Amino acid sequence: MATILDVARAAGVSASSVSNFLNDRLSKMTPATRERIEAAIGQLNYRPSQVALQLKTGKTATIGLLVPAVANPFFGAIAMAIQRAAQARGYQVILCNTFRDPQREREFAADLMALGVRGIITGSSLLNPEHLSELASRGLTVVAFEGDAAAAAPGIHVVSVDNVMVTTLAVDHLVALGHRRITYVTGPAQTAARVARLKGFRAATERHGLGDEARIHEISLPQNQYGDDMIAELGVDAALALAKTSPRPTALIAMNDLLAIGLAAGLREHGIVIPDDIAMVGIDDLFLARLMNPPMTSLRQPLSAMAEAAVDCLVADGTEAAPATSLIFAPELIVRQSTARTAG
Amino acid sequence: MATILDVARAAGVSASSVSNFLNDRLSKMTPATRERIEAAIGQLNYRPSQVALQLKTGKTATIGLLVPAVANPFFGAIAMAIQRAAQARGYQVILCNTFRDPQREREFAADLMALGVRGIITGSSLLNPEHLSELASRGLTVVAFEGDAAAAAPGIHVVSVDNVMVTTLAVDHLVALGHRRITYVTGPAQTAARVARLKGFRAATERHGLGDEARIHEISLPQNQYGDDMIAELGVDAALALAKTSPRPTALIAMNDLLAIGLAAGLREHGIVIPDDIAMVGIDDLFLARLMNPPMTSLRQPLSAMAEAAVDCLVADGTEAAPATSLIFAPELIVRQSTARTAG
DNA sequence: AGCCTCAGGTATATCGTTGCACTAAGGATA
DNA sequence: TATCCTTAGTGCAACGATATACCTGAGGCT
Repeated sequence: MATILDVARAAGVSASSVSNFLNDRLSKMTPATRERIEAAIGQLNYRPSQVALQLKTGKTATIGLLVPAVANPFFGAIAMAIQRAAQARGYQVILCNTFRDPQREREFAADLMALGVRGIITGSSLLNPEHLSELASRGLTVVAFEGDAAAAAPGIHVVSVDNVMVTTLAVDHLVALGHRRITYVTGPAQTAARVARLKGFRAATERHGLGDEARIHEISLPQNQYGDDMIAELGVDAALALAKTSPRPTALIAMNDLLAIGLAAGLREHGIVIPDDIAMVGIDDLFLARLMNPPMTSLRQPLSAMAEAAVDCLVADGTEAAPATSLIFAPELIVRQSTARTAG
Repeated sequence: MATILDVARAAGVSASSVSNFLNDRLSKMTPATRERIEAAIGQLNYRPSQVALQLKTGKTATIGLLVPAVANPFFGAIAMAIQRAAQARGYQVILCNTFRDPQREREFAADLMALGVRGIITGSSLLNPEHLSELASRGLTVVAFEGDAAAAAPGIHVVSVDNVMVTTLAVDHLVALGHRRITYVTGPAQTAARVARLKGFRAATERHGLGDEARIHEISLPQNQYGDDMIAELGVDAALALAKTSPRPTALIAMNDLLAIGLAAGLREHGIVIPDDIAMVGIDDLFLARLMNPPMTSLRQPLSAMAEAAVDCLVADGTEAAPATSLIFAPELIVRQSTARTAG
């Protein structure tokens, strides 16, 4: 790797001049010098060492991304959106799989700080974000990519879809189709998003006066299990229980698409047909939703826009103590055949 | 962030002693001094700056990971396996989505070099890997996580599943069930893996004397389209064409599970039942394979072991010009209900 | 007593940048 | 002609670690 000194020698100038060139202080040199430097850089294939640059300026062009598990297609989609947004701004992304373990999150955060990252984006915030606050107080900019503002701890920026609206739209859609016996299938209220979605479901069903026709079916995740790639399998089991309930719900809303995929597979095993026997709404609108049989209605999060906002939070954080912002995006209902028929 | 000097002051020693402590040169100090340093580190919550360390030693604990798109569950699984293996060895992973664009790959590689990564792992090697060779010749250790040794360019390590064996096992399995009209559905031969899989299919069907009962159905990906998250949709279309062929194949082997998911959805639309009307074998064994209806037979890659081997290639590369290694792993046939019935 | 050894440290140059402080040369001004 | 300003640069001290080379005092040996 060529250094700035190699370039300086090749161009017959000092390292300072090359540095001036690199930092657009072009007024400090004649066009001729400028061209010589440019030529030398091209010739040597020179790229400034980010490491040296970082040590000198204290600023990195690197951000940390914490997700429970990238193997989960939802977090894969998030990781891709964040990386693209970061790249567009000249930033690199360091990937960390936390398995929803606070201890591991803390460990990663310490490593990332030692690496000098500009900030971290966390893809899923546990309900109890004090360990994130702790990071924020140590001077790290933290953006929670999930969970509403209420759940945010001090010093943490929030960029999230409106998780209350997500279930509200789902319920409204189903009620408009004539459904009343609607069951919301969810995992334990461990994350901010899950809590908000549950809240939205409760409020919407109450507003529509569904009474106890609206049900909540909570599936239990194994202890100490991040569960992300087995959520779908748990859905298969949950479908059995749901098939047996009487009266059986006419519509299901799943906490997320992965769970919905499992539910759909389980229902099919019991001869229950979607949408004829039961309607189904997923959440997240993974690319898999439109490949299901039948294609599934789901609530889409504007991931690209959200990713850009999240990265901007970190990049723009030039001003010392930027107040913790909270950006909430509206979800979009994507109607497909899993809710094609009216109830009754 | 506390520096080594802060620690030195707090412990009443010189920075050198703290450095000695950090680098396990314990013989250079009394137990008492050692304890004072330990205490100071704990008190100040000190972590050595990786940046400074890197500038000084020239070695980073960072590797670059190039994948076409992490949103693709297969590459999501790879990314997770690599990150875990890297973490176990104290390394960080920088994530890059290349969209299978050689130009973008080159750009990423340049950025990664400037960052001083220890090496890069590329999740999918284009057929023409000369741009990777170029990187290797510039002193970057490159590991191709796909593609067999033959396709490897000079200076590139290969860690891959045996892609010839993948289709060989698939064909053997189907033939053992009595199938003869077997069609291999694949995308264009753009990657080393695809080429090897095709080769395996051809050789195996020839060995079994299937003649022109063995067919190859090539789907075309849109130009300049990395295609990874639309492969499944193309599978839906391909299913239409396959449903119409006469005589219709009794078994399909899909280039990968994502394509298989699309094929399954398309076949279902045309009333063709798996496995009664047609058998199906996927490749990769994504977690989705066992959630399909019916659960799909697929060929599993030992991703964890492969990821560990790939990371080891980079980490162990202490010796100057380590010869380019080639590690090929055996796939495992996972039989499920999509091939549950015997043919005929 | 004089010399050596060795344990237990410390001083310092260095990695590749940056950016402030400085300066040499030339031109304008008084 | 002396002074000042501007232009087009250069010199140097950092940033936070490392490691080599150096130092120093205590004890052992002759």
